[in-house]
Parts: sequence; C-alpha cells; structure tokens
Amino acid sequence: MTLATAKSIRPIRTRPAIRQPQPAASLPLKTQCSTCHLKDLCLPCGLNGSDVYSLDALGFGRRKVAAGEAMFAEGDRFQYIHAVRTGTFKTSLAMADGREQVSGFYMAGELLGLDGVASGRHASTAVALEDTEVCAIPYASLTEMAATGGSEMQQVVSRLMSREIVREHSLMLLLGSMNAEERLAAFLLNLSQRMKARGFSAREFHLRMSRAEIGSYLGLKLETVSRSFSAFQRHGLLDVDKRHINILDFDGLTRAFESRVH
Amino acid sequence: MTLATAKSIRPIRTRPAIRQPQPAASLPLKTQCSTCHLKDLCLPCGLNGSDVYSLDALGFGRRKVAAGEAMFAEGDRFQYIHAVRTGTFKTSLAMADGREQVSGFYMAGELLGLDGVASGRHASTAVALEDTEVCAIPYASLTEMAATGGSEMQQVVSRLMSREIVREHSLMLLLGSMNAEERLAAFLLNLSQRMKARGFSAREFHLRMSRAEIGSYLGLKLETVSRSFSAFQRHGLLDVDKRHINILDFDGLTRAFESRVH
DNA sequence: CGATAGGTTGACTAAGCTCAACGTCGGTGG
DNA sequence: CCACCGACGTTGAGCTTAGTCAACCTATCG
Repeated sequence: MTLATAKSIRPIRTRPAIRQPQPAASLPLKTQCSTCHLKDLCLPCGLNGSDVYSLDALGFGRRKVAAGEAMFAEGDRFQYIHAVRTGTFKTSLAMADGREQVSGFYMAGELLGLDGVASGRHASTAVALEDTEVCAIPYASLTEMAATGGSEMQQVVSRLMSREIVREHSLMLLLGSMNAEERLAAFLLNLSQRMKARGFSAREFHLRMSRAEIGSYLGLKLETVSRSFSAFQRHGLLDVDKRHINILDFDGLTRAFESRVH
Repeated sequence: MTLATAKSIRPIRTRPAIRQPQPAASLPLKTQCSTCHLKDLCLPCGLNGSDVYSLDALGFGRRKVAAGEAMFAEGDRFQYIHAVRTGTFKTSLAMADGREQVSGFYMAGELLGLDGVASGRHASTAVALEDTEVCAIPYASLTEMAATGGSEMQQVVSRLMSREIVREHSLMLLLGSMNAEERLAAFLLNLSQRMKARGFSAREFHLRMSRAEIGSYLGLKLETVSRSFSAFQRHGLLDVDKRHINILDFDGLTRAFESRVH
C-alpha cells in the first residue's frame, strides 16, 4: 500500500522537461479568489471581503508550467506575482561560474516573485518540479488597487514580503549554524508542516525534488543528503524509499534537529 | 527572551556599554528627511517631493543606542522601522540551544526591522556595534500615509523589503555554495562597496565587528576568519591590522571570491 | 534493449573545526 | 605608574565532518 500511495501521487522523476519557450500569455481561465480553496493560505489571506472581491474583479489569468520548465528566469522583467495553484516550484540563483544555489521550494498557495519588486527584474529563476498551474497576478494592478482608495492590498503584500524575509532568516540560521543532519531534519519538519497546512498527511509524503536539489538548498552535497536519510532510517526516525518519506518519530527528528544541545 | 538587559553581549573594544534600560521614547530632536544628508540612501530615496514633505510632517524622533546595547530583541513588539543615522548595527537570530547566527550588518541610511511587519513582532535582535543614532519611524504612520491618498509610500516600503529579500538571497548563495576565503572576500567587497556609497574610502576602512561576529555572519568559526585574513595578507591582497583593513588588490580579491571556477 | 537519470554506499581526502597557547591592547585599581 | 585583567586576535596541531571519486543498483524512456 505504500506502493499504491506512491503511485497515486507519482508524476515526478518522469517528465523529460519540455523546455519549449511557452507563451507567457494567460490562459482564458480567470481566477476567482473568493471561491478558491486556497484562499486561506494564499494572497487573499487577511484581506477583508471587499478587497477579495476587487481581486476577483481583476480576473487575473492562470498559466500552466510543465515539469522542468522555467516560469521566469533571473533578469526577466518582473510583472506578475505568481501564486501556486497546484504542483511545486524551486527557485534558484546562479553564480558567475555556474554554481547554483536553490533558494526555496514553493507549494500550493505560496507566492513567487516578490524579489522582483526591488528592481523590476526577477532576482531568481523559478522552475517547476512537476506539472503545475499558477495564478499570474499583475503587480501593477495590486499597487493600483492600493493607490485608488482604502484598500489593504499593499499592506497585505508587505506582510507577505516580510514573511519571506523571515523565512530566509531561518534558512540563514540553518545554513550558518547547523550540521548536515540538523539541516535535513529541519527541512523535513518544515515540509511536513506545510503538507499538513494543506490538508495532506504530515507523516507520509512524496518529495518533489531530487537529492541534488535538496542538497543545494541545504548547502550540502547530494551524497551527504543521501547518507543523512540513511542514518535517519537506521535510527528508526523515518522510512525512506527514494522520494517517499514516512516519518516514524517526530520527537526524534526534532531532537536530531537540535542535536548539538546535549 | 526578555529585554536585552541580559548580561549577554559585551560592547566593543571602546565604550563600556551603558547597559541601563534606556527609555525607548524618542529624543526631543525631530527629523527632517528633506534636509538629511542620507536622503538618497535611506527611506526617502525614490519618493517624490510631496511624500518627503509628508515624512517631514510626521516628525518622527531619534534615538541613541550605546555600543553593545540592543535596540530591539526577537519577540519585541514591532512598532518602528529604524533608520540608521550614525554607527553600525548587527542583527541576529538565536536557536533554542543558544547558538547565534548574525543575519546582517547595517550602516548609515539602512533600515532595520522590516522582518517585524509579518507578525507584528521582531523576528531578530538588533545590537549596536558602536555608539549609534537612529530615526524611529512609526510603521503605522507609513501605512496611514499610504491609506489616505495617492502616496507612493507603501510602494517604497515594498521596494525596500524586496531589496532585503534580494540581499538575503545573496547571503544564502554565500552560505550555501562558497568556501571560507570566497565568503570573506565577498564580505569585504560588499562592505567596501557600501563604504564607498557613503563617501568613505572603498580601499581603507575599519571593521566595526569582531572576528566572531564576522564568522557567525559567514557561517565560519572565528579562527577560520582570522586565518583567511592572514592568507589574504600573505598573498598581498590586503593589509590587516586587527580591525583596520587596507585593500591592496581589488581584482585579486574579486578573483578570490570566484576562486572555485576551474 | 541499451541509455540515462536518480539514488545509495564505500574508501579516501581535505576544508574547516576544536583545543590550546600565546600576544596585544585598553581600562582599572592598588 | 605599573600590574593585572578581560576581550580580542593569531597561530599551531590534531581531529571530524562533509566533500570527492567511483562503483553499483533501479526505474524509466526512447
């Protein structure tokens, strides 16, 4: 039955990344925030009713991004904030010499692209890890909403950006002062948390990213990630089978994540 | 974590850190952004004239923070965005077990506290590295300015927050994929840049932070920082004498910062 | 079917950490 | 004034953790 579950959520590792330059144009489908099942996680969270209806009125479009395809790249003009509807993205930065650093993973209800507000250009690249669908929210419309009257819109955006700052803070803490197993434990617990918030099991889930991507995100090599997974399994904290994770001992994992204490 | 009055951080070489619980109240001095010599680096940057005058009208106060003293601490209620007028701050995060991660250094014209917008509480602690003076800008006044009409205020704040996100991105890149010397080189070049933007020499300057603080920021131990400094000196890239830095070879440093290429 | 991508594991290496000694500086108090 | 102290910085020796390189396995795809 592990297999059955695996099968039902499967589509990762497959999909040979269609890298066609896909038209950025929105699909005909228009989004209604007020009826969206993600509204408590996503942009409208914290807005009052009338603002949500204003969002509906904007009727911003949706876009499908296939696995492996880039939704936007470092240096692209920033026009939209993208809200994930289904699927998972990674964002990454590139160094001059080609080294890459994964800077985040984003799942349903999370917003991508806020780093573009600063300069009008995206500061990172967003790639779909599986077939995805997003809402493309024109940033200009949001600021306009804010300008033309007593909307809380801009404030909500500020709050979301601030949240992104806080998120990156904790990643810095992780990268700056944790060892390999602490990093992986923190990563898994965070993922688990977010799965739970989306109504999935906090215990058992599928990773949508490769060992190399996890490693890049955590500042480790893929072999180290693999070894840490094996170590957790050896100690009975979880079961791993490739990308299928089953957490057996949350307390143990949490302790691993604070291991250095004694 | 309660007030910063904890015995915690010793000051810096000079100034025996008056650790009295200082009133958070603003000093009588009021700030005029329109005539401030930092206006092109600080909050007003990018605002139109009328918005700058609105800022003047707010007349927000100043505050002195002595070396070693905390301006705000993790968990404190977020009310003000603080703009550095003189001196330098560090911000840091603490792990449950006491490990600390320095998350940033802030100098004249830079804004502290944007991470508090998300939850209404500060997500980091800000400590003065020398005697400092800041402007305390009530965040509520800014949002109010935005709400009551065609001000660009909130947008400027969004832009600044986005810039903070981008800044943290590059720190993640540093922490996630550079070796010790690359990290230190990147740190020094960044500092040099910012000194220059403030009208100081890009070549020769004083560090306001200890080796341990640099190390924490860069995800290294203080001994490693010290050794990397020595290595740079040995290779003729710079002169170090404690905290006094004289960069002799910018190109060489830049190369050190991209060393791993081949 | 072979090619390919992703994952695991082992043996070895090296970068950075730990521990310790020592030097310097500035402030303090006898 | 000098001796002492504490904080900070530098350096060396040895160790540990994570990185490197390589072999091998499995699943999937063309």
